[in-house]
This record gives sequence, structure tokens and C-alpha cells, in this order.
Amino acid sequence: MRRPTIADVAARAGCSPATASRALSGGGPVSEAARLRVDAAARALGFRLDPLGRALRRGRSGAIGVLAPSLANPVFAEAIEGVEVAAAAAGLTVLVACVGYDAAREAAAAEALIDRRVDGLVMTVADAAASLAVDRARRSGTPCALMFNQPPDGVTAVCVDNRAAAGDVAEAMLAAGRRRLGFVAGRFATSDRSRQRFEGLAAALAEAGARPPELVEVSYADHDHRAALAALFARAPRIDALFCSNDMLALAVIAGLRALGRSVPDDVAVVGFDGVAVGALTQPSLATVVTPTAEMGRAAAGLLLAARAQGRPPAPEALILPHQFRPGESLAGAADPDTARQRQVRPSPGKALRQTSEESET
Amino acid sequence: MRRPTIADVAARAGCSPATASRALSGGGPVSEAARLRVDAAARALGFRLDPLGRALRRGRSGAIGVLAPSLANPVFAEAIEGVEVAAAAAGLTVLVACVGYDAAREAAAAEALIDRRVDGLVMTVADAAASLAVDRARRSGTPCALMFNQPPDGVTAVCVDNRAAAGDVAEAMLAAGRRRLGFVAGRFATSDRSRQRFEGLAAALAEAGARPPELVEVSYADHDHRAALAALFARAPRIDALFCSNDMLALAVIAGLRALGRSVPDDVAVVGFDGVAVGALTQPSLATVVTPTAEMGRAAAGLLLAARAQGRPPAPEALILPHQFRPGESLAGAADPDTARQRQVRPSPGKALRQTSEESET
DNA sequence: CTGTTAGCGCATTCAC
DNA sequence: GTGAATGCGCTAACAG
Repeated sequence: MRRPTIADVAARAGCSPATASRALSGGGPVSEAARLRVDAAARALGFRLDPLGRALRRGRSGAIGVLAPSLANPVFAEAIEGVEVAAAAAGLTVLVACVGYDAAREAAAAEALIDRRVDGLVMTVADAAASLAVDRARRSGTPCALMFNQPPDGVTAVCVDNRAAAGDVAEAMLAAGRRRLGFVAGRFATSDRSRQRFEGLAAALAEAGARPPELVEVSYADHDHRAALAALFARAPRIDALFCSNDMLALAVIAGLRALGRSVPDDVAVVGFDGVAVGALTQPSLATVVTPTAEMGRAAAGLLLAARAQGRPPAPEALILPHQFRPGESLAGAADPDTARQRQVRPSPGKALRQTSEESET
Repeated sequence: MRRPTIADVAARAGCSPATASRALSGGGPVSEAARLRVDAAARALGFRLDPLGRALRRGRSGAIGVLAPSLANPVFAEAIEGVEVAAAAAGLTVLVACVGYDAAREAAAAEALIDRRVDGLVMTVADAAASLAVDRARRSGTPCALMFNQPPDGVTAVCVDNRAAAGDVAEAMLAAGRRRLGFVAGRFATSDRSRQRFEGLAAALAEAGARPPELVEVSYADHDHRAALAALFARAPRIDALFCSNDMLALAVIAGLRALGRSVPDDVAVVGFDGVAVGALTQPSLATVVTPTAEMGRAAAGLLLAARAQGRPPAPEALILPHQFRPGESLAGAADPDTARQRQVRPSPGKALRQTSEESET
């Protein structure tokens, strides 16, 4: 028993396929009577409009494409769910592509989504300033918004101010009495955010007249960072605080430090970035910069959809969402007041702990 | 500048669209000379076969559909990446749909993927024994394989033996001297795995002549389980071990217990299920059942693809992959030998710690 | 308001 | 080995 087509529905409703199409897809003018007959016929046959025929004819698929580096980092999983929320609210579906932090695969994945006639593209790319994927979107005329990336001029994006946030981290570390800072980076080549956070840290330390940060880059594919950390400490034995370019990396670094016999935060403080939920569940709890992850996806999709509804391209500017430093036991001593006092902790001025919505009580 | 079509390629190559199609999609017989001219023309024009026209014409999209409850649990993220690996190896792409643990959305999402002519469907459903999504796949003739779900007769699936694994957990808990066990379940209505794990626990306890487990169901949407845990302890104050139906839940439960002033594992042991990487990074490290998550997705897709290559439907049976209990500080005292000794810990016989590949050293 | 026509891009007949 | 013709399912023009 073959899938019914719109012609079957039309036949059953006693009208032409064109009228059935208008009735079913809300297109042109249809009499109320015809609409009812078509709806009834469609229901009776279990008919659904075929997205393929539709997309081929209309040039748009009714789907939003999402391009993310990986699903392994919950940050992207949450952002994708944010996109889905916004898309579903507009009656669109979502097509997800992951590229494994591989800049080369970005362009190909973007093309694959564009080929499927996505109505818009929400992406996180390795390097927003030189992205083939953004290029492809432009050239194809597919509206496009970045998330997480801070965009170059002319590109729409939703992000946080990575440099400023890193500055907040520097401030908090210095306030906690840490003096010799290191930065553990996911590879700059695969994450411009990582580089911006490093730059923000370095700039803040320079401004404070503090020693410049040590840098170690690690691969996103690795989960065991003991070797990299050992090498770092061989080079700079007296490091007392590590800023990691994201939370999942920070958790792995804490485990690596523990394996190397260094205690967190007594020997080395660790701060992450993103504010993933699991960071608040560990012990020590993870000090981090909380960012509105799901909102990033939702807003990026929202920009696309709002623009689409008005038949114009999305505004080529960055929407910078607020971030918030969240203190945690991995930096300073809620769990260890003595050590904290030794290190002359002062509360970071004017910064209150903001709970993420998932953690808030009802 | 319009996208080139296959007709443009044909014109440039001096042949008919039919020949160009045969050359580009590896279909029928083409002379070597023609193939070279077509390839050159396609390259010169930057031509790519249009997946839409192709799918419409062939009735298959060259994509595998994946249906998962959520991206928030890394278990599914990993499994999806497993599917992607297998699909990419076969030259297919992946279409992901998430349904937010909502059984009602399952069928709709499955239909949406089927409408897009996916070559096959890899799904994790709320209840494999009564799944509308599986039903839809069958009726549409779309090959389908479950992952994580233990299937009813006649359905292909890749899974672990949830009941047996839960039995292993019961054994480990008893061996660690725990006597009053509780089970913290993700809602049975949205996860048959959760129910099976509970059943396995209950059966093993019955067989050992131990007290039956207390049960508390919590929502996957919640992150704060203090109220549920408080209610559980009000009912059964002397509970000394909690088995949680998955690792993310277990981590949240540990945080909840800590918030309630109960120490883990001294007051209450906690064991999870899945073996997510982050569980090995926390303190206390999470005792759990390690399952081959990515392999689940890879194998499910593999079954589909192997069957497709031979033009037959996938074998309607379960492929049961091995699981492994992994001891951790949340159950017994690697971190706390004194307590552990008090509780008369014996090493679980014949079970070695197996590291997941991500954690292994090189 | 409705029907007829045409074609989105492609792969497959079927002739040659 | 190649080309011409056809239609996958749908909707946008256009005419009525």
C-alpha cells in the first residue's frame, strides 16, 4: 500500500491537487468548504505533505541546519536543544551536523546542509574570522548565524564576550591570591573562543602588572592530560592556578592534577568556562564562567527566524549575552577556609553567585 | 549565479544528462572517456549532486535517521557519534531528532524522518515493547534498529543485558556490606531501561535473600533531587545504598545527598549506569556499569547498513554487547579504606576494572 | 475561488 | 555505451 500523494487527497476530496495543496499548506485562497473536504480526505488517508517534493519545489526545506564541533561537550548539546526549541516554535525542524572539531569538515558539512535547502544555518565554527562554512552560506544566500563565536564584521552571531569573561577569571584568581597562572587551551586552531579567552587572560594579567600566563594547548580528542600537565609543571613548577578554556577540559585537568599528586585547589586552583551543569555536581565544585548556553542556540535561531519572517537577512552584528563568574571550590576555599584565608581571599566585588536555571530551586 | 544542475554538467561535458548521471552517481555503464569529461565538467562548475532531487527520484535519501531521547545525556551524544562514524564509513549522512523523553513525540519524529526517506532508522525509544515509532518504521518499510533498548521479538537492537548488569550492581553492593538498597529511577514511562534495571536489582536481591529495594522515580527534566531523596529517606531512613538508573542521575543524586548532609559513600553508597567519562573525573569517582556506548550506535547503524548492502532487512534479534561493573569511590572506599573495611568489602570476584578507551593511556 | 500547466533536480526506463 | 523521455511529490504561475 503506497504512500498517498496530494493527488490522492485531491481525488478523494473532489478537487484538483492545486486546491488540495493550498488547503494543506495554507498557501493561497481556498473556500471553507473545500478546506474541510481536503482536511477530511487527508486525515482519512493518513496523508502528510512530503517534505522532499515540497523542498524541491519551494527551494526551502522548512528545516534549520545546525553545525557544531561535537556533541561530546554538553555545551553544544544544550545549544542545539536551544535551536530546536526556537525552531519548533516556528514549525521548523532541525538538521544537525557534527564535524568533530575538524575545520576541514566544516565547509563540507555546511554545504551538505545548504544542499538540503535549509532555511537557515546556525553554526559554531573553528575560526569565525576565516570560515569557509560562513563563506559557503553567504555565497548560497543561506541566512546564517553563529553561536559561541564572536563574529567579524558583517556576520550575525550570538556569543559572550570571551575576553572580558577571561578578564573576570583573572581578577578572581588574583583576588584569591594566585600569582602564577597557566592557561590550558583546547587547540586554538579548532576554537577561536579558546584563543580569545587566552588573550583576555593575558591582557588582564598585563594590566594588573602580574606575570604573563603559561600556555599549554591540548587536543579536544584527548581525555588524559597528565603528560601535558607534567610538561607544563616541568617548565613552570610554581604555577598555582590553571584557567581551562572550557569546563569539560577543566574537569579532565582536575583529574589529571589529582593523578599527578597535586591537590585542587590547595596546590593548584582550576577554573573552567561555560557553566555546564555537571561542574556544579563535582567535588570540588568547579569555579567557572557561566554562560547562557541554551539561550545561545535559541537566540541564534531566533535571529534567523525573525529575519526570515520579515523577508530580510539577519542583522550582521553580534548579540553579546551576559556571562557571570561563578565561584567554586576548585578556585577558593568554600570547602577549605584555612587555605583560603592563607591566600588572602577577598570576595570578588559586586559579583553574586547566579544559579543557572537548571540548578535553581522552585 | 544559479546552482549548476546535472544538465549544466552534461552540456559542458558534451553528453546527455543521463550519461552525466551515470558517471556521477556510479550507476550504469559509462565509457571511461565520458566519465572523465563529466568529472572534469563537474569539478569546473563546482557541481554537487542535489540530495533532494536524488532522494525524491530514488526513494532514498542516503541518510540514516537517529532518534534519541535527548542530547543532554552524553550517553546518547556518544551513541549518535557512533552512528555517524558508521554512516560516514558507508558514505551516508545522519539526520538527528531528539524528542525530549516524550513518548508522544517519538512517533511524530520517526514519521518526519521516514518522510525524509531515510535509508534506515536507529532509535532509542521509551518502551520498545509498545513503540509507535517502531510501528511506523515497520509499516513504512524503513529498516530499523534500536539502541539501548532490549527489543521484543522481531525487532533488531543493540543493547546490554540491563537485568544482568543490575544484578552485578546488587552483588557489588552486597559485597560492600550494604543491606538496605534503594533505586532512583528515571521515569519508567519514559525509559524501559530504567525499569529493566530496577527489575534486575529486585530479582538479584530476592535471590540473595536480601530486603527488596525501595523505589523512587524522578523526572529526567529535574536536576535537583533533594525533595525526592528527602521523601525517600523519610520513608526508609536506613537506606545505605542507592542504585541510579543512569550516571548523570547518579551524579545529581550524589550532589543532592551532599546537600542533605549525607556523605557518599560513608552514609550512602551510590552506583550509576552507563560509564560516562565524567563519572571517572568526579570525586568520589562514580561506581557504575560501563557500557559500550559509542559502539551501541556504531553497531546499530552497522546492522542496518550490512543488511542494506545485501538487500535484506536486518536480522530481527538483539545484539547484546558486554557490560562491566566498574568499582568507584562512590560505592566503596578506595578513598576511604577504614570505612570500607568496617563494611567488610571484598573484591567482587573475577571482575577487573576495565578502562574505557577514552581513559586508557597511550 | 479553482483548475491546468509546468518544472524544481535527478535516476531510470527504454530505445538506439 | 548513449540519449530521449518520464515522473518522483509538490507548489507557483497563470488562466478561468
